[in-house]
Amino acid sequence: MPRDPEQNARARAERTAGILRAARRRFAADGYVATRVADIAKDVGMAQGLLYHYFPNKEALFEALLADAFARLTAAAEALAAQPDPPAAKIRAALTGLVGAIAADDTFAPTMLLIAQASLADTTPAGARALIARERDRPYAVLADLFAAGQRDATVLAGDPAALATAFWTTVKGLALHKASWGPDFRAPDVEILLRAFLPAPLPSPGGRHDV
Amino acid sequence: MPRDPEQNARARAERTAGILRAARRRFAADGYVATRVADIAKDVGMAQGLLYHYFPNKEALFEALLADAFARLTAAAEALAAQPDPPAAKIRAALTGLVGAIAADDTFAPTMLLIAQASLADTTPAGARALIARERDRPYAVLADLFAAGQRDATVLAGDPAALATAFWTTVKGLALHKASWGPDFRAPDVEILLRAFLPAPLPSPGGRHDV
DNA sequence: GTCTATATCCAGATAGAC
DNA sequence: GTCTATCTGGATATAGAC
Repeated sequence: MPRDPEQNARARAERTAGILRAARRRFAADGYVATRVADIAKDVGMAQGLLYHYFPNKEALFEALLADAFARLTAAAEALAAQPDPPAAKIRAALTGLVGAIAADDTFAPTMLLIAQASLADTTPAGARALIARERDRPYAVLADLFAAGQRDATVLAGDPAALATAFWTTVKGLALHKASWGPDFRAPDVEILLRAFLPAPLPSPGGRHDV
Repeated sequence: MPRDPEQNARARAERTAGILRAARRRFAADGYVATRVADIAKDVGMAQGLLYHYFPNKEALFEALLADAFARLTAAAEALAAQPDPPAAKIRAALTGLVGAIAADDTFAPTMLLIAQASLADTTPAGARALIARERDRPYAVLADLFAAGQRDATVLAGDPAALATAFWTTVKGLALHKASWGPDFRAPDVEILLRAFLPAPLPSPGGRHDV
């Protein structure tokens, strides 16, 4: 008989996290409507009805998931911005990290797709739409600032910073989509190729490094 | 009383095309499962039941749509390959054209998304999956050939042609996704920025051109 | 907290009049 | 060919036993 309230709270939090994890995969793969609550429950290993003891309904579950995804994304973006490295290094690190995360299927690609698909679909519930509208440009702003800073010391190529930020995230989203479509056949392109749109060519040092 | 068989055939073809057009928008926006046959029928302006006189079921309608989308995409890719221009010019023209098509909402972005979403979702019907598996690398192959040819005469930057092709289509898909997400707020990045990943910088002529 | 029913609703597909 | 009305199945959400 678990009467310890702390233990109860922890068990509940773990259960909730498990539901969110399963839901993230399902929603990302199938979209909101196509995902059945019963599937999520099955993935977690619980009865369908029990899931309603943790979330009031499917919509609330979806919104909790989106909020979590955005929180992680903006946290990562802002952590990057706060680092002391020069802008060009941050941009290279960011793209390398993102491509790596996508390739490793770190729940990262599904998360990107989840957001993309949610902002796309007209059927996305209103609360989720509002959340997206409120959060979506933060990562763009972070990157645009980074590009502008890099242009001031000429370590980043010319071009409207907002356009560069769009190109950056467009590349990332496209890769996530590509990975999702091709699955095991996915092979990430060399990050240095992608970076050519943003940074000057690195000096061809004798032992030139190549990612991937 | 329309007894003329030719007239009948034409009327039917037009009706079918109208259904496909409406279905393309709906499926692209909402995904397969979320799209209701009733919505498509409503968009076309016909009763729900009547749609079943043109397509046996929702799945067949979806597959017809995918087949049409791929046919158009590969036709465009192969027409491009057949042109006499040098490879670098073709690549520039292709990306410019694709970005333009996405920006103009030429049913192009929805079509890209339709394919992407269909290859993504586990719930996509088997016939559609097979179609996608059969067709999906054609556009990649066309671009990879183009990059390889351009590298032979040194008008295209170095890098594995397959990786370059992936980067190219990734960019296009990402832009389509971006457009879909941001709708009216979408502003396409300068094509020249995107091209920097693939082509050497154009000579900074006095009256340098800028797309978009 | 967890399960097994089950009520309710809604979308795909069909029937049949006109 | 076109419509309205309806059957049927499946998914969300609830009820209630344990």
